[in-house]
Amino acid sequence: MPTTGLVWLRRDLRLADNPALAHALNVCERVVPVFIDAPDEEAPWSPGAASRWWLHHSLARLAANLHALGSGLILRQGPTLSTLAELIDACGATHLFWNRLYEPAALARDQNIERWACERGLTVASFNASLLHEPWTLHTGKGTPYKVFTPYWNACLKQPSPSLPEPAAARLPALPPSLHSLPLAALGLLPQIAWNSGLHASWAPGEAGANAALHDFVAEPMLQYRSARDIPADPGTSRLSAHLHFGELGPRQIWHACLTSKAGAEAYLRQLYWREFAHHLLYHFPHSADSPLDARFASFAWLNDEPSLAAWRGGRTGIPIVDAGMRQLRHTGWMHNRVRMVVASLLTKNLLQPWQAGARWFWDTLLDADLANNTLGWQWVAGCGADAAPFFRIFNPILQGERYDADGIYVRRWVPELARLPARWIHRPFEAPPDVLNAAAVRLGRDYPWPIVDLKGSRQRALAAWGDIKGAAS
DNA sequence: TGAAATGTTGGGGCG
DNA sequence: ACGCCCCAACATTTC
Repeated sequence: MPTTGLVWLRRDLRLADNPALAHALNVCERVVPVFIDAPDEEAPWSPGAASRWWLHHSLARLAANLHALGSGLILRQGPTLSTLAELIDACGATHLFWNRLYEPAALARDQNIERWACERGLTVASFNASLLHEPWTLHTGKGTPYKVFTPYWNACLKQPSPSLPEPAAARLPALPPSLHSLPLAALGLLPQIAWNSGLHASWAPGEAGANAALHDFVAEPMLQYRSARDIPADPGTSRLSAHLHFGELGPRQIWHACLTSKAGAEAYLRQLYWREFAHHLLYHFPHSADSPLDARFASFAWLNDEPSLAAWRGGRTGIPIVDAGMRQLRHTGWMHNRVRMVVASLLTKNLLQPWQAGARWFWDTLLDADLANNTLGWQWVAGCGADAAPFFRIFNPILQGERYDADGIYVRRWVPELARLPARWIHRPFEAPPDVLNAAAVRLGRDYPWPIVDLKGSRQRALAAWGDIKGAAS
């Protein structure tokens, strides 16, 4: 019987720079790549519909790539532990390898599986495929986790440089004939309703698509990243987030690709380190996905107003840059980061809705939904997280629109009923003269809503509420 | 990885 | 010609 190892794939859906796979190929004669769909095991943060759409296509690409190298991908549905046990029995595996995850539910599940596998006498090892620095390797001088980005970043830069990513193997051993895979369709990852028609036009899930996106970004947009990244109508960002979430690409590969091509790399890599910081925080503060890191916000009087939430989700707030962002999210499963901050600020500060409600909607609709990043982003905007925005920093969505979408290109693209308004009024149709509205065929309250909130008054309300918290005892 | 309120300055219209 | 006022434009402070 040849030495057989399972490589339990999760969110490391690539062949290059995959240390669990590489290690298995080193120590085993037969290597069995396995993916087990078990969304319940990630509850209460089971992947949403958009994320599962991406996963379907990423798995399809991965299976094809494995097949082309002489192997294949064994697909199963959970529960994970009994499924692994069955696979191990079926092929006589003695080794089990995986690349680590860092979310609280996955950590607990994986520890349980590691204990079980050790008790069974299997050789078990896990590896780092998705972070530049393991969360437990960095701490402040006092031995505590970092809670401020800049010192965290400085500490990262003092660490040894990320190792060079290993290329994919040229050839893989064949799968044992005793194993069969479920057909991909049996996992039921694709949505029942056909809202996903727009996704194919925008995205190419899979390792090849990820590397093409990285290559394209580094060749051109990265050179102007510092300024272009804030313009939502421009292709100035990397758009690698979903590829990164599913591990079609790892941060080591990005790090090396950026540094070998110099210009613009620093500003972009800083963003990559925000992702690292988010994982550091979620690892050390596992409750923060659901509860504010700043305990003073535990009793904050959020409004929980369903009509406000519905208008925000649906892109019907009457504030063009916000509605454009929310509709881009619905149609493409993605939103530009500048606009994510603006829509989150409106929801939490102006509408006083709980950041958790916004985080949940992003979780369900983003292709790149990632618990660490989502948690950091929402707590940052709401002012209750680590290194959060000062409470008095409240975005004015009109000014943000006029500053970063001066010509209204982004609004016109996603809010077509406003497309005929001149740039002067595109971000404030509610202040436009009647003849301007008539000429643009915009009837407020019919073709496009009046604003659901008074920005000036709600800003004052938020300042007062956050000011109270600031004075409260922690 | 703000915005608004408040303060200051300097050019130009105008009595 | 001179001083007064207005108000951009910019800087500083405050939330």
